[in-house]
Amino acid sequence: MPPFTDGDARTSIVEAASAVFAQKGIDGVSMRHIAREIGVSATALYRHFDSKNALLSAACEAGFAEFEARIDATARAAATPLDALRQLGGVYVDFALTHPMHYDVMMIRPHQWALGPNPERDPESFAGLIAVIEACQAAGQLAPGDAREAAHRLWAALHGVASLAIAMPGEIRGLEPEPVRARADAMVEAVIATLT
Amino acid sequence: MPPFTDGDARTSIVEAASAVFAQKGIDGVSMRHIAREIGVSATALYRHFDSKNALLSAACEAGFAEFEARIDATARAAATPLDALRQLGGVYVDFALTHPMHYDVMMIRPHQWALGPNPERDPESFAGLIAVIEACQAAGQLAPGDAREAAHRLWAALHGVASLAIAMPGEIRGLEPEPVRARADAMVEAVIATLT
DNA sequence: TCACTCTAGTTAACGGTGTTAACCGGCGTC
DNA sequence: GACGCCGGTTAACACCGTTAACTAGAGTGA
Repeated sequence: MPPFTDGDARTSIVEAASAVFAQKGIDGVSMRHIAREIGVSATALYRHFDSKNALLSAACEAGFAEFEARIDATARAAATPLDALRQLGGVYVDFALTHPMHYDVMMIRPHQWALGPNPERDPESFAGLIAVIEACQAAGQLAPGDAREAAHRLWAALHGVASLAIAMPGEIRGLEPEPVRARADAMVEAVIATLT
Repeated sequence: MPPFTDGDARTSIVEAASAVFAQKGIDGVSMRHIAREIGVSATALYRHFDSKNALLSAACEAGFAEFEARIDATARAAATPLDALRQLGGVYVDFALTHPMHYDVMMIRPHQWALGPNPERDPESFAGLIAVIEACQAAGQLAPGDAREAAHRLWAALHGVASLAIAMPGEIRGLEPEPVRARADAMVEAVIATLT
């Protein structure tokens, strides 16, 4: 009798890993811990995943997909490309603040988990950002120019706002969620102002 | 015969720790490794430091001090407060890019090492940034307003630029040192533009 | 000079980590 | 019925931070 009743083993493991991951944080998750959670020996996990990184990668995949889906949906739903750009800031930091663990793994220290962007091609969300900016330029809502550089600036601004809030939670006055969201909007406006 | 010939034990340990730290990275440094480097048992280190965190903290102190000194010197040397503000961006990312390990420990994941800003008071460099902005306002070079929020925006902008470059070294086109420095200046200008 | 204390090191050990190797029971298939 | 694979098991390795108990040696006061 296998210890996994509902669904196959792989998804059960991923769910257990996600649970521990979300509860104990990225640094507090161990293979033995995950295994204990589902009543199995630690080495059993290696039947389904090559390494801890592979398991964590699978556990984070859903979060990554959700992030890109949100960005994508925002870009599609907006009336104009510039509207999309204005809304992206809020969506970005909102995801970061509500999924700090995922954001940490994705953006703050991707090298530690051998996850993160693929060097070969731009990450989808970044490529999407470039596309939105190019659409703004094509529509005459932004001055023509280096869309990639503009995307870098926007990304850096939002990443700075989000990652400071995550890295130093409550340690510095002004890093609580509300000012953070407003600040993200302000940063987007500031960057847009340099592109018009 | 003690194994430490030049200087006292404590500084020898800190130097060895700094060397391993700079070479192997923050994740690759262990007490046993540091101890082996100076020909001593790992537990000997605990005669001089309460914990690994305490040792790393001491090893990073010089870097932290240098960072604050650079920020301070820049602010003092500038002709006007606004000039200081304009130069701070370059100084900031320059330190981050040339001391990525220190920047990592200081700003990117301070919680992991129980280092980083003291919740009780603003870190000196941040307080200094606020002071510069207030000086700009007093001199009529920036419009009056919330200096703390302005400092947050500037900090976030620079942190975003610097930490992206460190977290994803060379993985995304546009994160090489040169565009990064130029981007930092551009971000400072963008934020300043919202404050005039 | 003897005895004491303090310093700065030692080894052994504990509980934890990721990971590998060897084994083993049950199941499906030729 | 033998074979092999699938999905578990236990034992083990090398490492981690840290603690406890011990010890060689220097310094000091009686």
